[in-house]
Order: sequence, then structure tokens, then C-alpha cells
Amino acid sequence: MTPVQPVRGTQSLLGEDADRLAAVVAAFDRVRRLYGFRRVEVPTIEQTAVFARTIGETTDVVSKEMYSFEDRGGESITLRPEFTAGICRAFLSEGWQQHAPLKVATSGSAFRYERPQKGRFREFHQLDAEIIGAAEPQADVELLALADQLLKELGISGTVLKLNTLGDPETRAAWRDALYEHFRQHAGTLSEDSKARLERNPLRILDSKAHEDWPVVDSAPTIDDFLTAAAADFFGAVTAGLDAAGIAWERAPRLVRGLDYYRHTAFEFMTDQLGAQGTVIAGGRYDGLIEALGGPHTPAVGWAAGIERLAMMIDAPQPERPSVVLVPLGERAEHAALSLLAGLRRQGVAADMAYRGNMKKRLSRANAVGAAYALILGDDELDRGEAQLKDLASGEQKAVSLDLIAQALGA
RNA sequence: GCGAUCGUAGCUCAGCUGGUUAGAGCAUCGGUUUGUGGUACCGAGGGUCGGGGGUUCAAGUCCCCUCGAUCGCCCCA
Repeated sequence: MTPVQPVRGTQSLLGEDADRLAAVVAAFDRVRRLYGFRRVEVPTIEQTAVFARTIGETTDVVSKEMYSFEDRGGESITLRPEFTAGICRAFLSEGWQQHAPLKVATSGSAFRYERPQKGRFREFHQLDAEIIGAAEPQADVELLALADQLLKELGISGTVLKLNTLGDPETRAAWRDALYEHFRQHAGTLSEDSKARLERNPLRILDSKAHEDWPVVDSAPTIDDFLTAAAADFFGAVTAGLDAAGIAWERAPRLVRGLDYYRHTAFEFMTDQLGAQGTVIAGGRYDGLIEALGGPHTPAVGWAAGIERLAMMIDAPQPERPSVVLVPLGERAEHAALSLLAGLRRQGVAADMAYRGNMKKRLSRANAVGAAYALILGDDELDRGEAQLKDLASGEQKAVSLDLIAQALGA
């Protein structure tokens, strides 16, 4: 029989690689509490319409990357390609509206049928933070501050916050029309990719990587020419708030977002350390999303971060090591060790037991798992009510009283 | 979905222009040391050379297909 293979684009991780992901989630959980974001859990699967209606039918995510299937009841189900839509669905269907403005955070798997690359997987993991039901620019600032602090606590440097506004719906529509007109007139000089983008999503031409597009992009109308007074004020309040909070940012007038639901603030924390997958945290304001799900008009902001991408940028976390490994020799000693081991662990001492092979094997085991001490229990020692405590770093060894250990554990 | 590079032991890799039983280091296991690890020495196990087909007297090495990884495009966290 040929061995079974993993599904393409999935990961099975052991040791440091797994610890890295856990370290990112742990840091996020710490910071999110400081900012008063409550933990939520949302389903991995949703009705396909939840994503199709919000993310945008024409986006790549919906049109060719979703894991969708019909369940046994004939319903179209989709594995979440992101968190925002599902959280908004829960906001509506679970009565979370009563908590608005609601600050929530979550993390877990997301699924996209893409070509795997470094920092890009078919099952990947995201951190997600959302503020639902807040129209104020302070919400945008708070969310950006959360992301900024998370990166700092992870010890990640060298990221840049790229910030833009996509304006309100009037702004965005007017700008989009002007861009469409501009690019249509220069369609002859555009790259093949951009010609295709012209009808589907003209905004995307702005961040084209094709050199032949650049002159046309440079002469394209900018969002600032179309910003309504209200939209300009809003963006001004966000940038002023960032400055007040001491968060470094850069204006990126051509930054657009692929997903249809974004309005006003759009941002990405970028790095040049991950090749083509340079976006490490990204998000923005999505005031129209909840209406697209059939709910009332509800302003909201949020972001998602790629856990794998962050995990690749942090220093390796310290592996857990037991403080002590018990090394029993003989049947009575095994029994005593089992009792001692349970006591140590109940007291919160990271302890392990080497139960295979001769003393050499057992000590070698204690050393291999990185223990600070080995506690050697033999019948001789047991008869004297003692054990040998060996400091594995220095090699020093001395007798300790089992009664004293028992007393310490009892206290 | 498109283009490029790559795929040899658990891991990192060596195998020159195709030529006898495919190697090393690390890891694992055993021994020197049947109650003393981490250092040292000796030894062992472990490979359908990603898979399939083809060319050839002969293929890890050349050709085709396929699967996977990496890099770029697309897209995105």
C-alpha cells in the first residue's frame, strides 16, 4: 500500500514550527485583552452566500478560491476564506447587535484554494480583530494601535504601515468611474493583466507590478481629487489620531483592497522580508458589509493577520523543558517515582519520568529533553528515605530527603 | 490558472561528462561503561534515488508525463 499523502497546501508541524504559531496567537491574546477586545468563536463553515455576498462575486477569492461543497442536505456550504463575513453574520444572527459598539477578536484556520508558496497555504491561520457598530475614526485608530503594538510585542521590526482612504460610497464610485475612463483611454498600452482588470476591478490596476502600466498609473486621477468633505474629514481624523497615538504610518494613495466591502480607511502592514507575500496585517473599514448580509446599516472596521507570516518573522520561542526528570531504578522505585511525579505536577512543577532502559538510557533521556535536574531513585536510596538530585548542567549530585520533598509538595 | 528552478536515508547534503553491491555529517539504536547523561571511541539499522513511462548493453544521472516543494505572475493574510 502506498502511504497516504497530506493535502496540498496543508501543514503538519512539530516542535519549534508549531511553537512559533502558538507564540503568535499567545501574544495576540495578551494584547487583545489590553485593548478590551472580547474573544469570539465563529464556525469554520458558513452558508456560501455569507462570503459570496460580502467579499464580492468578481473577486478571485469568491470566483475561484473558495472551498465550497454541497452538504448532505443539499445546502451550499463554504469553508471560511476569512473571518470578517462570518463574524458579521454572527453579529446579526446571534443578537450581538445589543453589544454595539462591539470589539471582538478571534483566530483560527481559513481556507483558500491557491497555489502554495512561502507564507501562503491552502489551510492557513489568521488573527482577526473587528470593531462593529462604530462609525467614529477613533475605532480605526484603536484597531491600528492594536496591530502596531502586536508587532512590537512580537519583536517584529521593519514593517511599514501603508495607509489610504477609499472614501465614502460617492467618493469611491466617482473615483472608480474616473479611473475606468482614464485606463480605457490608455488601454492600448496596458499589460494583459491590467486589460483584464479594467472591466472586473479597475482600482486594482493602480498597484500593478507591470512596468508598462506605470506611466498610465502615474497619470491616473488620485482619490484625493474625489474625496467628499466628509470623507476627507474622516481620513484627517484617522491620521491625526495615529499621530497622537505615536503610530508611524505612510500615505499610500494607490493602496486599494481586493475585497469589495472596504470603505474609507484601508491599510496594510508591509514587510520586505517575505518576498511576494509582504502583507502581514491588512484591513480597513467595511461600512457596507452588514447591509450586504441583509442587516441594518452598521459601520465597522477590522483587520486580519497571517499567523504563518508573523511566525516566520519572530525569534524562535524557547521550547518547554521539564525542571526535573525522575530516574527510577527497580520496581519499588518505579512505584515511588510515580507517586512523586504526580505530586510534582499537581504543584505546578514541570516534571517528567524516564521509564525505559538502564540508568544510562534514562539519564540520557533526561538530558535530551533539556531537564535542569535528574532525580535518581534507587532501592538503596529508598531504604534511607533519600534520592540523588543531579544538576545536569554542572554534573553535581547530592542526596536529598524524600520526606522534605513530600513536605514541600504538601505545603 | 500561467512561467521558472528543484525533488538522493528522519534532517542537511555529496554523487564529475550515464558505467560494477548509492555515500557523508547530524539524528536513531547498540557497545566501550548490566546504577550515572551531556564529551570521546567502536559498531549497526535505515534509501522503490518523489511516482510512472521511455531511450540505452547500462539511468540517481538523458527525454516525456505526473505529484510535490521553492521563486515569480495572478491574488491575498
